Amino acid sequence: MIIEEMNIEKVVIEATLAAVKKLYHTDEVAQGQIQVQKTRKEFEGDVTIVAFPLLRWSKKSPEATAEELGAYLQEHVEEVVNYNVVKGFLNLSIANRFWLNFFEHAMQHENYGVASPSGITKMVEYSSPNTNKPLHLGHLRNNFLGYSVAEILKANGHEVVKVQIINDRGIHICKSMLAWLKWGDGATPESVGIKGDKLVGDYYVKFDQAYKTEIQELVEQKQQAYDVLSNESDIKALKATLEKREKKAKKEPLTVLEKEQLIAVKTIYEQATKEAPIILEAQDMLRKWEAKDPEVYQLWETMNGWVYDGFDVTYKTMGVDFDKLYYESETYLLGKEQIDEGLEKGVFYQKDDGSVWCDLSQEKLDDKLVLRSDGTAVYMTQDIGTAILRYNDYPSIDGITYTVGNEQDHHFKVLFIILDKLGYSWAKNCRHLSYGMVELPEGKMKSREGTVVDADDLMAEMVKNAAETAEELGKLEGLTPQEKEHVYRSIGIGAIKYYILKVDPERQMLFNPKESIDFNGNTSAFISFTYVRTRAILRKVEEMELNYDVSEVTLVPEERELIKAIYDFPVAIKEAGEAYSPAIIANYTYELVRLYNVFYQHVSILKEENETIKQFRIALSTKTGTVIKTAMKLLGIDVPERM
RNA sequence: GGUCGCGUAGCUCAGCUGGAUAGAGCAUCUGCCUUCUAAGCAGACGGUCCCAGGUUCGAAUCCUGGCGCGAUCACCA
Repeated sequence: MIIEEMNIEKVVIEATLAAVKKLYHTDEVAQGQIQVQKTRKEFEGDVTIVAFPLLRWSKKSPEATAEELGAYLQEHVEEVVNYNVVKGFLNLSIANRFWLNFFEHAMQHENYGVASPSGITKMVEYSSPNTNKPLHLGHLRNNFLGYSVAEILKANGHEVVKVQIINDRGIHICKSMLAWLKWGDGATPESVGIKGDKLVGDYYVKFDQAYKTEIQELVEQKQQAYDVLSNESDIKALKATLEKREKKAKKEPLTVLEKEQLIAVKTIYEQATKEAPIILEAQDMLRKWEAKDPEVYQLWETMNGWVYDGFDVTYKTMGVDFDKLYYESETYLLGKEQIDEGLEKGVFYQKDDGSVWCDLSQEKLDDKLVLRSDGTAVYMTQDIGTAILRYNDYPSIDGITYTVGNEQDHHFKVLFIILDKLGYSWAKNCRHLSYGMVELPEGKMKSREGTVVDADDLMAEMVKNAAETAEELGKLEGLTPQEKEHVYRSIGIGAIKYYILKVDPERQMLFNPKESIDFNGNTSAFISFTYVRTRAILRKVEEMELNYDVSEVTLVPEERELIKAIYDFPVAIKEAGEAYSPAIIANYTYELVRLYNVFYQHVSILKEENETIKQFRIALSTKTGTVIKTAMKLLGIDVPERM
């Protein structure tokens, strides 16, 4: 609300508008044509007006125009106390009185920066894991992003419903189930003492290994049928070689032999992939599941239960939660109904083999499969059902935001088009919050190569690291072990959250373990440390009265800059909300904290002799701390009181 | 091949609704703890903003065309 009450940019724009109209006798000029920006720090002033766009009315040089406007503004606008002109830039100095009044306002609002209620409810989906393996680094980015965006939307005054869709059905979970039946020997998380999600993940890996072996055996049998392959001793190596050659085929065309071999190899691998007994078994299991075969169904419930228990632990460590969970097993049937309706409406068409498709030629996209020929649901089927179910559950929501990696950009583009074709007007309010892949210094994470960074392991590592550093510095003496543990956790988990969230979501990012545990520079620890400083000062002040007369305070540059940074907080919240980008909050917070440290280092607070100024500085320090805490909360990070 | 995204300092990233001399952190080097928490501050070093055109008073930012990297176009999810 302060942003509306005390907006210096708005005051300046309106006054400049009036000035142009009056000085140059025109009514043509519109508000959008007045360009106002923050004055760069190498120049004197707070707010800068760019004169160039106004020259068409002034018909004078940029300098002369700026000069005239400056004189006018100084005379007519109370807040403008001085100005200077550099080239075509008019730099205005805003009165200390304004900044101090603003600060007084901010002090009076506990929730400073948070917008008043908008009456709008938004839904944010994130996490949405498969139930066949544990969460990894990629899920961390997803969860941190989704949770933070939800918090940011709340700070923009919206109600938010946090949801996820749990992909609890499908061939992937059948694979784990089958492997467990074959080789599990009745193992449970309790009996072997590992987290449920990890146990189920292990059997998924076992399935995959067995599957690969079967494929290879089949391929070796099949190769005899092809003359061009029958003499190959290492068909796998040949496949790799040929695929590489294929990529370079533009530069060095394939030989006749290579071409023939390539076709043959592709054919036999494709066949083997489809014919391997174990995958046929898994597919059979999926059909049984859809038919609600009691044995299969019960095993499915048991193993999913293990996974959920494991996920709960991980979510708790991450510090994320959900208002409502959706399960694919409960939504895919609704999706199927929609396919039937869509067929009647002519939105979809059916091929001879029974599969159902959506014609997207108008959108210049390839047609999309929405139901398999055997009648089972695909990803798209259930997503259609889920979206509709959500709108049935929450009719008043204004759009669903899907936090999903950018490898699914196409999927969501198509999903929204299909929902629109089906006649759901809300489809246009849906948004895919797409984010780039997280890479490691050695490249992409590959489960095959064992380079997948497990979410639990990583978070534990970060907490451990925070503990070691804290121990070394020895500033936590006097705290109980529980209190210490709490501090370690908030620093460790905060570090990884901040490291991930400070990067623009759209960008692919590099996760460098060495750098992420660094506690200097643009990191969560640096920010937390600064908050701790503000708290340390407050702790030393017994019964802070904070009665100072604003009119007696004069501002030093460090204080001015700090107040200006606090002034920017609501703007950052607004921008982050519009862009769905926690990175904007992260970078804002870093800047605020940097300025506080400059202030802290150059200005004494508690040792200041003038009581009024001392009180004011304590207040400034406290308010900065509150803003830091609020901002970090928007990133899902809890700052510690001591560290 | 079509579509989408990205390309800024040695490294990781800001800046991108067009504005002044392109900013941080890490790394390297130099100062500052008898003074409110040095997980800090101050400074030095470091740039053809991928390339080429175009629009503009003004382009890292907008447009076109290249180049490079990634993703996607599955009866996988």
